[in-house]
Amino acid sequence: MGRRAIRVAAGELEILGMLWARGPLTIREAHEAFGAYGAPVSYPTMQTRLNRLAEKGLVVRSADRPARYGAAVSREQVTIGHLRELVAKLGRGDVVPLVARLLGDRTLTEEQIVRLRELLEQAQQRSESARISRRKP
Amino acid sequence: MGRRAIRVAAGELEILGMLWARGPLTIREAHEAFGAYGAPVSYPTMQTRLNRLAEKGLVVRSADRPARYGAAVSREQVTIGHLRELVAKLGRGDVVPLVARLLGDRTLTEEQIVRLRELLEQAQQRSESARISRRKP
DNA sequence: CCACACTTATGACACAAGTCATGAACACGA
DNA sequence: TCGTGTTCATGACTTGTGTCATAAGTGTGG
Repeated sequence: MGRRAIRVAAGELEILGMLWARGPLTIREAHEAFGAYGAPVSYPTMQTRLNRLAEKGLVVRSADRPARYGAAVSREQVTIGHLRELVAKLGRGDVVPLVARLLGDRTLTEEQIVRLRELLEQAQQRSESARISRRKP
Repeated sequence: MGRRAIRVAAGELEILGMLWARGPLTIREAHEAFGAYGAPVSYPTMQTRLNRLAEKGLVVRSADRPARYGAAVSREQVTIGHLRELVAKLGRGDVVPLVARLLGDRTLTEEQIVRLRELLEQAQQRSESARISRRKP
């Protein structure tokens, strides 16, 4: 998997968020739909923002006319990129402080608790396998 | 607790990270210590970066000479500020996807697993209290 | 075929953040 | 007091991102 971690500016993230949610859009469609993802901007501004993202390879622009712009990076890549930065700079390399703030800053539903328990279970599995295989390499 | 959520640029976070770790520093001390927190910069650059942060109120500058610059916001405030943005823009409002990437991107130690289990336990407590008090208000 | 509406390109400005050279201000020992 | 080393201020330039007006291109219905 050639998924490198990626970081983008806050405004760029708004655009990507829209493209992940709605799939490839023309400039016009993006311009009209953007209200749900960030502060509305003029049509040429949306054009520029999409084109700048395309220059960087973060979105792809189709050849047909009107061109459609679609996300070229996955939500996962970008999520990992940002989280690594936060773990390093705000958690001093440790995930625990981050998870503490993540859980402590809001009230969770039962559903979320169940999911989180599963995630922790899986992480423990992997952690144990890693320790075993390290013991007898 | 008047702790508002705060977001800062990546480079500003490097400075704050140093000040959180070492406490208030003079420009010279900051300049010399910075190698451990970001790419080394010239003395005047460090001066400008600290002063810009001070203008924004993110660090405080002492009156004595040589002046000491100390963080004026807590690591927690900034952590929460950044995490809220990620939850909204990358987790679609849900913490679970973020925690999934956080745990899935690395191998955890036993110690970390224990801590995380405690955090989840606490979160569950709060979640249950919230539901009970909502049932009979 | 051509005018109009839609699409795309160009170019310009703004602002935040980073970078640093250089000169002014200061403070202390000789 | 004076000079020298430290500290601080000033001002200039760069880059990335955001913002948009307006010009150029394109395709279609009349």
